[in-house]
Amino acid sequence: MPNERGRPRRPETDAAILRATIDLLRETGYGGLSIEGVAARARVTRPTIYRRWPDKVRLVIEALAKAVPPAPAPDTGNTRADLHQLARSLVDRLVHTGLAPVVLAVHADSIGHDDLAAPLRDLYLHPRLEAITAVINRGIARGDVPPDTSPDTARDLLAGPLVYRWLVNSTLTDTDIDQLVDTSWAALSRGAPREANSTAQTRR
Amino acid sequence: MPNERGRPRRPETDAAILRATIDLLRETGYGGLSIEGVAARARVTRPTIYRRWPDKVRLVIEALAKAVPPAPAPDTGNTRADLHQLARSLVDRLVHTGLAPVVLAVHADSIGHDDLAAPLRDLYLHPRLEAITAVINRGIARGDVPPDTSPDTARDLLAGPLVYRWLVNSTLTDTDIDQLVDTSWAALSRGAPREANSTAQTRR
Amino acid sequence: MPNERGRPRRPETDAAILRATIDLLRETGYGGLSIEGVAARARVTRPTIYRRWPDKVRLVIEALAKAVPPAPAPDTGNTRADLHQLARSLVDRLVHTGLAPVVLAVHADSIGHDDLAAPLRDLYLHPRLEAITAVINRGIARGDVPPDTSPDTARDLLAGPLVYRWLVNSTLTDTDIDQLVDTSWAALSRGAPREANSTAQTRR
Amino acid sequence: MPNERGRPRRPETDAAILRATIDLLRETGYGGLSIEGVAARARVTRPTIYRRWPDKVRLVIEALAKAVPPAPAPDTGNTRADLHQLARSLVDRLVHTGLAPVVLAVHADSIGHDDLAAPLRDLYLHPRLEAITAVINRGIARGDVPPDTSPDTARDLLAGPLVYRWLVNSTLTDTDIDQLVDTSWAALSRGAPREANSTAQTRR
DNA sequence: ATCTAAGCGAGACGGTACGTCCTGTCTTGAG
DNA sequence: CTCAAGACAGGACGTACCGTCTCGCTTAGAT
Repeated sequence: MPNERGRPRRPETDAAILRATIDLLRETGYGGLSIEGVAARARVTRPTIYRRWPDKVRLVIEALAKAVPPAPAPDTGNTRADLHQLARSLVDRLVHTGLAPVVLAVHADSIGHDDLAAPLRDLYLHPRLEAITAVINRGIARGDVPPDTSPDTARDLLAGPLVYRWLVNSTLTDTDIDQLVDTSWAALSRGAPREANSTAQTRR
Repeated sequence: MPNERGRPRRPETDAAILRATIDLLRETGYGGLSIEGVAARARVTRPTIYRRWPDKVRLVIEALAKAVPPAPAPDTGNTRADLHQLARSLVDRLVHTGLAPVVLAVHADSIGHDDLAAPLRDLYLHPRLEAITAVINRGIARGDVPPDTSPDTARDLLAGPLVYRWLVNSTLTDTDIDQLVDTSWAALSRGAPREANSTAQTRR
Repeated sequence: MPNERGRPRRPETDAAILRATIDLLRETGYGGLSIEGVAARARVTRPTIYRRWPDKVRLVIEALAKAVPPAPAPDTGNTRADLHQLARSLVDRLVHTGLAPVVLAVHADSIGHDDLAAPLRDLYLHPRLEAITAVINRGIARGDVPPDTSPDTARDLLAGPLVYRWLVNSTLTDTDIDQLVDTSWAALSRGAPREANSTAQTRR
Repeated sequence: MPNERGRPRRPETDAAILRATIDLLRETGYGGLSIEGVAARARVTRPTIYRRWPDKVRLVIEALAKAVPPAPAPDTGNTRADLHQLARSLVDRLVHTGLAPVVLAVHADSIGHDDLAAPLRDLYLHPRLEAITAVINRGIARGDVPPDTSPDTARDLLAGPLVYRWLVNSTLTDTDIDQLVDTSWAALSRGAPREANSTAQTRR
């Protein structure tokens, strides 16, 4: 297709805009971010941004996707150790870079708006959750994790407490991480009650 | 008391503003909320709002605190059943009222700003977490939960997965709730590995 | 009349308000003056001011009337010398105190509003113009000024050029004053053409 | 010239704003003028006005400059008649259009603020005083006015009394104008005392 | 000695306007 | 077609004053 008509876009422009976006997100947060500010920081005019992204959320989603590299799935041979390492790695990428509040705010903004939630999941969330699934699956293969474990449940059981602790405490120390992962691992490794429902006996 | 000086504030005004705030939060979300809009909806002028709350976050915190009543701590005699009931009750108050995204966005906004995080915790979060602690403590007294269980960990283990599932899926069915609570309960009731630590001592 | 009911007004309060008004007029000009500011400066609340003066203009008129003392009519025996002295004295009281622009602005504000123009004339203007009339009348009595001279015309002929020069130049030096008064005196002393009217004799 | 960058301003917008400004000045006076009101009347938003003029005074100066056309210098061959005609023409343009108080208020506001006084003089005042100078100069050429007459003094002698009479009386009838111009003319035509200074003898 | 009216500080309140910032769109000229 | 530049309608921001009001308290003459 000859969409080569007219003057081609400068690729440096895209990069500059995304870089400016991330920088400003870190400085002012998601709520404080303005397209105007991004344009100024990227030495670009506003229409140039609007030509590429329809609105703030989409720009931020793409910027985050580029700025937060998916954590690699560790493979030490020990599932529990893999999870510890993965957890620290995730926290590194989010909390220590100051992008965690932004990610949260974008999620909050996109809830109930499927046009935003979809790209957020596809571009950002899913690629980053694959590492957890991979570690769990290796654990199942290895026999460390009961084979009937739902990957979604495992994911929520591991990530959820970490996120929640950070939400409530505003910080997440290495000790926190280790302790929470250990707790989740306790449930995970021994097998969550598969038959579970509200009235069922948990056990024994 | 000499703080009775000056014309007293009309209490209806406070109520009208908070009501308008909640209504608009539900309709437009936290990001879409404007003081201007609240003023118009409450049939009040902007200065009247600024006289009471210094900014959007503080107004929203107080509105949420008033609009989301703390869930009562159930006491059925069965700790696991109490937790199921409490979880459903919490989800009711947040997800089904459409206020969950707002609560999340306010948290995202307040992270890193201690002047916002403090009132958020004191006015909103802590009173609402007491029910969890109460149930856990009753469970410990009853012998359903190991006595060395940290209440914070228990809280994160229970609430975290629920929040995370909702965050990723945008919804939270009763089946989700029951299943996640059961999973958390598995870890909780058997006791988190107290001796556990990743590579080093969790605690001396 | 028993309007002595109730707690009497503190006379210091009146004085403090008027003093604050004049100070602020000098600092911020008439347009920049706010009742709020006057209240703060006078360590008084706004209602206390409104209890005494209905609005800004009336307050300012009274403040000016108190702050700009009417120039005394000099009586040296020489009409021309009297006028020179009077002109300098007037300029002193207005230009050199920084109140001239205020007086002008108040006049501008009151034009077309008879409720304002009346007190302005009665309280401020007329008492201050009496000196000119007195000097002119003494001049007529003395034979220095033609007896058919209209006092209004004389007043405008003397004061007008001074005001206008100040308006155009923003300043008024002693040389300016002397020169303009001499010029006006030339017309005044020889007699303005009494027979003059719109279509009548151009001259001779 | 590369100052043709960007979307050009709509000239109708400038015109609409200036027209609205003049209309409102006439209705509410200078003190009552609000940018908000001008914007509404011109069917324009406030930022559009602020893009063009930095503040109220500058907007009004430009509006006045456009709304009060400089009076042409009459040339009947008779200097005194020229002055009569010019005076009436000036009064027409200011008093009868209701703009005189505005002009006065702007002057009052600009005194002591050179950044305002400068454009006021350059855009408004000077172009409008040229007619007087022209008539005086023709009078000098013709021999009706002594050749050593200072144009500034002549200007103040003519315009000053008119302004002052209007200031004191709030009105200016044709009779007033004629009488005051005749009086000023008396001084002007016979020659103001050129040697004048505070001690010099005016006469005899 | 009490009553009652006014003064006064304090501050709420509905308003209006301020001057600024940002949004998303549009218009122009140049590449 | 891109892009810089910048105009534009629109909307919100947080602040400053306006003039009025409602309080509690004080002050002092009238009863």
